[in-house]
This record gives sequence, C-alpha cells and structure tokens, in this order.
Amino acid sequence: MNAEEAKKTIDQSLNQAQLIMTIGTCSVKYEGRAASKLSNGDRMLIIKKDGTFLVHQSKGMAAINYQGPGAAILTSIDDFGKLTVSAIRKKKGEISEQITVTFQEISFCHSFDLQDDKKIQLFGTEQDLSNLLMNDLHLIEPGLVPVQQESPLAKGHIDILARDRHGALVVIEIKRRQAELNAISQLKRYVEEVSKRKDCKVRGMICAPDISENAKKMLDGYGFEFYKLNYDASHEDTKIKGLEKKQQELTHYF
Amino acid sequence: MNAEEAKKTIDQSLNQAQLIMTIGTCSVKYEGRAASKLSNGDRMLIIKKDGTFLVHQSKGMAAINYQGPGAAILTSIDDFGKLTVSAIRKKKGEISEQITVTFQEISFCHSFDLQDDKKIQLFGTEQDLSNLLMNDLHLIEPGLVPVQQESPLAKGHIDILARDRHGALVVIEIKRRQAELNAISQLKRYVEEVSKRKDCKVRGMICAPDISENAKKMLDGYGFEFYKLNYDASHEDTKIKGLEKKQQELTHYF
DNA sequence: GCGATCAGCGGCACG
DNA sequence: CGTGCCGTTGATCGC
Repeated sequence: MNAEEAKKTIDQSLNQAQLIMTIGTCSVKYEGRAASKLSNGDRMLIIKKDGTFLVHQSKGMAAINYQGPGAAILTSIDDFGKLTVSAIRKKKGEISEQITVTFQEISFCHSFDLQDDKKIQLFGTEQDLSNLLMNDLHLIEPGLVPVQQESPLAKGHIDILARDRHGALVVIEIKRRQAELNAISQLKRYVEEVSKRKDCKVRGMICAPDISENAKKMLDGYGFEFYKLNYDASHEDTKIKGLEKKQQELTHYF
Repeated sequence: MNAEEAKKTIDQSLNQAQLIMTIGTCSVKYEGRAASKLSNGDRMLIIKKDGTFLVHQSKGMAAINYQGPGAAILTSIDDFGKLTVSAIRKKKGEISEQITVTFQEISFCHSFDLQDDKKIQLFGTEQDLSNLLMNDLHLIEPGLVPVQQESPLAKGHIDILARDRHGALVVIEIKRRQAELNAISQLKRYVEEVSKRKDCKVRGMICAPDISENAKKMLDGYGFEFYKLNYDASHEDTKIKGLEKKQQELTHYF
C-alpha cells in the first residue's frame, strides 16, 4: 500500500475519531521517561479514538511501545517517501514523550468504527474476597468481630481491622495470590501504625492462598500469623472454600 | 461477514501460525483466576501466533480481556449460527483459564504474516541508573566506594552496596521514579538483613527523582537518607544530571 | 521452576 | 491532584 494513501486514511480517520489499524514493516523509536529503539520488522500499529497508541509485535502480550489515552497523533511523509506516525504527549508536570513509527512497507491500513459503551464486570478481586471475609470472620477464629473495612491509614489502608475475643486488634491483610515479602512489609507498616495509635495488643494476619518461604520466615519473625485462604474466583460469585491456620513449622523450634 | 467464513479464516490461519485480527460486535466471558463478563459491543480480537489472545475495546490502553502466550485457541459455530472463539489455558499447577468471545456480527476477519525477530533496546532502566551511579558514588559523598552491585540477599537484592569513609556499609536503593512507602519498606528489609550479618554500622539510602511525603517521614523515622537523583533518560545514553542530599526538614525538630 | 523485583508499569479509589 | 496499591498484573533475571 502507498504511503500517501495510508497517510490520508489515518488523517481522515483521526478526524472521525475511529480506531485505526496499520500493519507493515517499520522501525520504532521512543523518547520520554525512558528511551527505546526497535529496528525494522513487521508490526501492527493500533491507534484508538482516545489517542491510545499501541505497537504490537507478532508475539508476546504486552505492546512493545505505547502511549496512553490523550496522545496527539501526527503523520508525515519523509524525504524518502516513507510514512511516519508519531504519538506525542506533553503534559505539564510530566516528562514529554514521543513515539515515532517509520514504515518501510505498509501492507494494511484501515479504520473501523467501534461503538462500545459497555463496561466490564470483574469478579473475584481482592475487594470481593475482603467483603466475603468481613462476613465470615468466625472462619478465622471464634469471637473475631469486624471493626472496620478498608480502614484508611496515613500510610496505606488496612484491608480488614478486627478485634479478637481478648480485646486485641487484628490487622488482616488479604492477598488474592501468593503472599510475598512486600506483603509482609506492608502488614508490618500497618501494625506499627495501629500500635502507635492504640494502646492495646495488635496482631498481624495474612490471608492468602499461599505464602513464599522467605515471606513466611519474615512473618514468623514478626510474630504474625498466616491463614491459608482457599477460594474459587472462577465464577460470578466468588466463594471461600476454606481458611486454615498454618502453624509455625516445628523445625523452627530446633 | 459470514460466521462460517470467519471461522475458516481463523482455523486456517491458526495452522499457519499467523496473526489474526477479527473485528465485530461481541460479548466476552472470562473464567479463571478471576471471572468477568462484558456484554455486546464492538471490539477487536487479536490472536498472535504464539497463542496470545487480546480483546480490545475502542478506548483505553489495556486489553479488556486477555490470555498470555501458549493459550490454545478453539473456534466453533453455536446453535444460532454465531461464531465463538475461545482461548483456553491449562497448565499443571496453575488455575485453568478460559476466555470466550461470542460474535453477533463480524465486520472484519483477516490474518497477517508478521515476520519479526527483532528485539527492542530499552535505555534508562533502573539497571542503567545503577550502573551509572556505581561509577559516580563520589556524587553522593566523598570516600564512598562500591562493595558490590546487585548484591543478592536471601530476601531480595540490594541495588548497590557501598562503604563510606568511616567504614560503615551503605545500602543504596535506586528508584527511577518517585520513591513511595514500599520502597522504604524494601530498604528497611535490606538494611535489617545486612545488619544481622555484618557487625558494623549500616546506613540506608534512597536515590530517586522524588519521594512522597509519607515515605520521607518513614525514611526519617528509620534514620535513612534521601538523595534527589536528577537524570535524563530520554536518550540512548542516560545521564545523571545531579544528585543532591535532602536534609531533614527543620520542622522535624520542633 | 521458584522467587523477588522492575515496569516507560496502568488503573482505580480515596484523601 | 497526590498517593497508595491492586492487577486475571506481565516480563525479567538470578538462584
């Protein structure tokens, strides 16, 4: 396909705010928060009507170069008759960014009018798990009652804050996947902050489907607790299937 | 476009491991680690030759539903003559996942042969900054010498480990963007671990272009230091433009 | 393969 | 608007 032709297609479609797809051999250059270079190869360029700019290679999930919504799109034909398409982002307070795609060959360039105002409904988020646990704190231990959900702290927010039957506060951090070191650090921060403000015993607790070995050691070191949270999120109504306390390994005592 | 026709196009292209793009009105369902529903609207479905499966709406950067490389793709025509395309992922040890796209209308379905074995070159990563700083530790303070880069710890790895002119170890954590609470927690982990193993004073230090207010407070609380790292990563050779120590605010003393 | 972390992270929600 | 953090995070690198 002709470069002039493609340029015309893109320019017109931009005016009409359509989705534009261009496929061809191109090189890509990026300058902004970082910088990148990608030499000639066949790629797919997607320009959405909100300014989203995506360059995809033939493999891999992530766009290899991109620009978020709001980018200004510019097209031009260079001295060698090659089409270049640029996405430029200039926001005050942010680093100015620019991607330039230079096409050697264009095999396809077309625009599509996509009508779609539907929003996705997502189930099984951490928030969902939190809501479920809120109503089932007895699964953890008898007498545990909710104090606050999503308690906003100066430094982050606690998933669930509860009180046990002895009057101690329990900071519960929920993870929808394996808890790792940073989850323990997070919990530590919350427990420290709550301890500073409340004059009572404060327990720290992680509820997650799994925990890494190092994270478990760190957890034990702080005297926190881990509950294995078994759940099924593959349906609209996420279900908690089990919640069992994992004691410290006996080996820790030898 | 006819559903049968589109199915044939997709099936044939899958055999040839090409990139396939289908555009039309569809609903999308996902079940796996989480679950989602998206009712009818116009979308773009991209199937890459490595099994990557992407559903894009007309706006926004992220694919609204996706499946990574390795997904098995299935097509079928349902009782109402509608085309459904599914991506299924079954890996042992992982949760089985499935996306199903049901097309009401198909406006475009075509495959493309994208030849591309080029890899992107990225500049200005945290690693690059680390390399630069390694050779310019004097920018931080006189007499600071490198001990080890990317020092592997049981719990993570230290960006730069150095020794100051008084013999104290300095754990340096570099961030390419604003340091926030979790960066401080991270640094704390490393300092704790080094302290445990070395019998000398251990300093903690963050080098980042900025630091959030709370992170700064937490940093001060631990007695760590913040150096404002001014750099330009918008070119192939990233440059450090300045590195200035930010003292504690005087207000902290009142 | 597991684990820890980075990412041009993006996106969201809440102060 | 900043900030903290989740994400079906993904991608990478070291052990």
